[in-house]
Amino acid sequence: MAKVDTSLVAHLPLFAGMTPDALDEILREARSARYPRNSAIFEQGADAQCFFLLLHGHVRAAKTTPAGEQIVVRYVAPGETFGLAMAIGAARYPATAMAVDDSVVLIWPNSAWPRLVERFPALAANTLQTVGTRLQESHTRILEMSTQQVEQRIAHALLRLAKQSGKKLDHGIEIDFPISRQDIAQMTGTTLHTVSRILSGWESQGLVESGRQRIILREPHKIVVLAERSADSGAA
Amino acid sequence: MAKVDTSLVAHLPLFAGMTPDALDEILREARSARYPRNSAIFEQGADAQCFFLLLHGHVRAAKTTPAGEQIVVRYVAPGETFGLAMAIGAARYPATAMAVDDSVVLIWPNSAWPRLVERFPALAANTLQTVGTRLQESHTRILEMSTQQVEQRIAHALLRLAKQSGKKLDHGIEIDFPISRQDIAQMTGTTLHTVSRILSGWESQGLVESGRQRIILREPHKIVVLAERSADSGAA
DNA sequence: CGAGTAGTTTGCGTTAGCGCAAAACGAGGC
DNA sequence: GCCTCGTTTTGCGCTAACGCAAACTACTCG
Repeated sequence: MAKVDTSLVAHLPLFAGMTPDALDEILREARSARYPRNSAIFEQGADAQCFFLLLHGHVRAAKTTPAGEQIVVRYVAPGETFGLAMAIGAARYPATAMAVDDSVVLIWPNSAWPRLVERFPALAANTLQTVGTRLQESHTRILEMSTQQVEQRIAHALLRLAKQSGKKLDHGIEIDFPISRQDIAQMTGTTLHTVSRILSGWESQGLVESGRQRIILREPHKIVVLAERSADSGAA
Repeated sequence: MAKVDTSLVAHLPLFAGMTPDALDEILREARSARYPRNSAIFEQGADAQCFFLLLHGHVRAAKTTPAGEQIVVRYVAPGETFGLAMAIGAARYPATAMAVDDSVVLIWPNSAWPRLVERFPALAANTLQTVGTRLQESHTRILEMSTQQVEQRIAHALLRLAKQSGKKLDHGIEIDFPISRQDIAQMTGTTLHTVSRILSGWESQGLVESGRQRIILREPHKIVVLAERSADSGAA
C-alpha cells in the first residue's frame, strides 16, 4: 500500500491541533482508493463499514425516498470527510455516495474509530465541529426552502457551489465538476424543468454561461443580488 | 445554589458511559434556572456564552430571516441539550430559544466546555452522536420538504411531536405543550392558513381533536397512513 | 462516421397552495 | 359579566411552479 504524504492533509480541519506523529499514526490505519467518475462509493442503507476522506475529485451524497425520488444532500469537496455514519451512531449509511468525477479517497475501517478517538480526543472534537457546521448549513437550507422562491434558492445553491468548488476563469467562475439541471433541482427542491427555464433566463441576461453538465457564473455579483432580494421586489 | 440530583440525569445519552463521580463533577459546574412560559432563553445572533440542558418543560428553537420570517428548527424535550453553539464552533447562537412552557434548565458556561471535554472525552463523543442524529433528522426534513406535499409533511410533523412529547390519553395522544397553527406551519414550510384548513379537514374526519394551541391525535394510525401514502394515491 | 443515448429546452394546461380579508371563536383581565 | 386581544376558520382569486410531451442538442460508443 502506498504511503500517504502527511503534508498533503496536515492542514485539514479534521487534523487541527495534531502533532505530525499523531497524524502519521492515524494515516497508517487508512488505505486509499480511486473511484472513477459515476461509480458508487457506498449505497444508502448498506452496512456502514468505513469512513472516508476525499483527497481529489468530487463526491455527491444523495438520499432516496422509498418512492425513488432523490435529493442531493451535499457535494463533498477535497479535504472533507464523508460516510461518518459510525461516528454519529448509525449502523447504516443514510445516503448514497457517488463519485461525480474521478476521485481519490482515504478509507478507514469503522473499527479504527473508537481506538483513534480514544488516543486522539481532538479527532472527536474536530469531527464535532464539522458535523455541527453541516447541521447549521442544513438548517439554513430548510430556512431557504421555507421562505424563498425557486429562483432565489437556485441562486444561493450555485453561489455556494461556486464558493466551495469554483474555478476562477477570466470571464467568470466555473463550477469545477459535472453537474446537471437535475442535480441542481435535487439540491433546491424543484424540478429539472424549472431549473432549465431559470438558467435559460439567466443565460439570455448574460448572468451565466451553461451547457451540458457545465455552469459558469459570468456575473456572480448580479446573482448575489438575485439571491438576496426579498420576495416582493419585482422584476424590471 | 441548589444541588442537582444526579439520579435525575444519569440515564441521559449525554452522560452515557460516565461514572457517578464524573457526572457529579460535571454537574457541579452547572447552575439551574427557571424560565416562565413565553420567555426567551437566548436570542439568535447573541454571543453564545452558555449551553443548556432542559430538565422540565419545552423549548422552541427558531431561526429568523433578515426579512423577519421564522421557521421552527426543533422543539427541545426534557433531557435534551440545546444552545451548543460553542461545541460546534460558532461564536453566536444561530437560532432563538424560547420556553413554550414553564421550563427548568441546567446551564453551563461555555468556558467550562473545553475543560470538561478534556477531562471526559465521552462528553464529546456523546455530543457528536446527538448532533449527528440531529443532522440526519434535518436531512430527512429536507427530503420531505422536497418530495412531499403539505398534508403529508404536516402528518409527519405531528407524528414526530407525538412521539417526542406525546401524552397518552384514553382517547388519543395529546401533544404536551401549547402549539399553534402558525408553529406547525413554521415546522413544515407552509402557512397557518393551509395548516388550519388541513386540520379542519382531519377534524371532520375524526382523525384529530384540536383547539386553541392544543392538538390531540385521535387516530394516530390513520395519520400514519396519510403520512406514508405516495403523492399520486388520491382521496376517496 | 453514424446511431444511440443522455441531457436540455420549451410550450401548454393544470393545480396546490398562497395571500388577502373578514368573520367567528375563545381565554383571560378588569 | 363584559371587553379585548390573540387565535382560528373560511371564502375567493391568483400565480408560481409542476407535469407532461415533444423537439432539440451534443457526447459516446461501435
